[in-house]
Amino acid sequence: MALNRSVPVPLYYQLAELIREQIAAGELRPGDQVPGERTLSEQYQISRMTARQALVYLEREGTLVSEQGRGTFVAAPKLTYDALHLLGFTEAMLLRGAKPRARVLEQGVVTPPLRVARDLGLAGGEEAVKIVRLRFSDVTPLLLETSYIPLSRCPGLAQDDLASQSLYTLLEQRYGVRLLRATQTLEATVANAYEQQLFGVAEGMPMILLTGVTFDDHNKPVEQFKAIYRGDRFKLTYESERGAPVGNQVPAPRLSMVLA
Amino acid sequence: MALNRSVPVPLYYQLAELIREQIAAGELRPGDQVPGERTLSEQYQISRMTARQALVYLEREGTLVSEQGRGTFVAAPKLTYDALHLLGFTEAMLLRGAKPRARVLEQGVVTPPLRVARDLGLAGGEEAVKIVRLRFSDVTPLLLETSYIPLSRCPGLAQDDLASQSLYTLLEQRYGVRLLRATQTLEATVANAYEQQLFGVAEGMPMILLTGVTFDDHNKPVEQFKAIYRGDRFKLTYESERGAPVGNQVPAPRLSMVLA
DNA sequence: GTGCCCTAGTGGTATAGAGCAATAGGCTGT
DNA sequence: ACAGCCTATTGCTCTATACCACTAGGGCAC
Repeated sequence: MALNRSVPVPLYYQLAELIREQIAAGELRPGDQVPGERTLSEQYQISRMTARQALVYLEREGTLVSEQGRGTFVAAPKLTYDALHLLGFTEAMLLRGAKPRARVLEQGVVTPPLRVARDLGLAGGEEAVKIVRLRFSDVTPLLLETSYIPLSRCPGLAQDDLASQSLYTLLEQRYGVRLLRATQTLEATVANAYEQQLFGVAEGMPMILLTGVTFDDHNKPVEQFKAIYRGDRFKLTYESERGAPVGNQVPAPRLSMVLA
Repeated sequence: MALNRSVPVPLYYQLAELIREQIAAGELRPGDQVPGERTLSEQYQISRMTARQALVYLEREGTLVSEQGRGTFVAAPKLTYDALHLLGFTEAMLLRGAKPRARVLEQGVVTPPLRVARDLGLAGGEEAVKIVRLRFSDVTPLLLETSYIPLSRCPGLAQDDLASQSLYTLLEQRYGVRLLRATQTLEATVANAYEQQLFGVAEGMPMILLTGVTFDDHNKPVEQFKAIYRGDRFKLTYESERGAPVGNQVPAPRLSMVLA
């Protein structure tokens, strides 16, 4: 609970770590106000500038946001869909005022294919929950999504209701999985016969294929996924900027999936 | 040349701007050492911490890199292809050990289509240089690229040699255009008859269509482009991470085009 | 009530000064 | 010649202090 001055780790960094841990432990929740610069400096017996350095550091990495005259607050995670999954299907839907719906086509425990098992780091024969969902905007099917999650991570997932709630919320809230990182690959393809029928599109319809793996805070793979989007309805926009930082935040390239 | 204390602009920010301008003007070139904290504080009559704040600020945004015991230096631009254009065609080629080649299919002054003129902010009838290039890895055509650049920006471009040199290098070095920002959109499509013949692929081949606009340091549009990639050879990978900053740099999501 | 001002608390900027850690290059002893 | 030390220079951390800008809320005047 105190800082250690006899170790070659900067005080501001120790304090930043400490605050990060408090957030990770749930002692500080998104939206909560963190102690101010003056309070921290007194509490940990450091100068205000040093306390400030820790806060600025955390603000820069996106963990905190501060507002002059009000205080400093724990930032919303804004990762689950946004940066992490890139797709933002639900967001894109809500933005357009359409109602996101899902039909569960498959949900159960299986022995995953070799390629999937490898992505998930599973030993031979280890089981996983397979989930296949078709997602709609109102009545139009837009996206077919297949996910595999190791059974050991989510014992009851095969029985949970997935039609009405997000898989990511479920994983985080019910199974305590903290998703932090994702690798994904996007490519162009055309609809196969099954997909043609499912989406009700013509032969040769261009589609976007998104595959990838999400990882938790221990860098262990959590989910292997594959999603097929209707190519005529989705675009991907990418904005890169080498601009001046706004406040303390350095602008990162923005990438988002938009519905045409 | 001096800082102004009677305006509500922070000193550290004024100094940062000043250094940025010196880099933009070519007085400081990539790799050059910038004056140290102590020198700057004396030179501009500000405290050392304030000078330092300016340097840290510029380091964070990637303009400078500093090394303890050595000094602070102007960073390499590393933008032209990397973050800016996303595609990194030449890089992907060189990485695989293949030789990037280009055949110029069209190069001349035209009155651009309405939609392009709008993107470039051109008045009706204003002319632009149109460039169409087919780009190869060795002998395989992989990418068809069409660019429009306002004629006023690059008077001689219609005559320049584009087969052997990069359009971006040419714009920067010969016409003094500083490309800083890009918006682009990626979508899936299928090859049309002309593209089928050009690439020598079958009907219905999935393709990636990348369109966008690049902007200069005054936020004026410089180029409108459209690129068609062979879908069976290109993938897009995206890696998002919410990690700890390394040094002063916050990791941004990495997006790159890879050749399958 | 309504509008205004004042004030306490917050983050943001700036100062001056101290010591630490890493680097590069010259110097010195062998 | 060479290895090792020494020192100047650089960036990095930290302290203590001051004042400014902005916000929210209480209380006062109307």
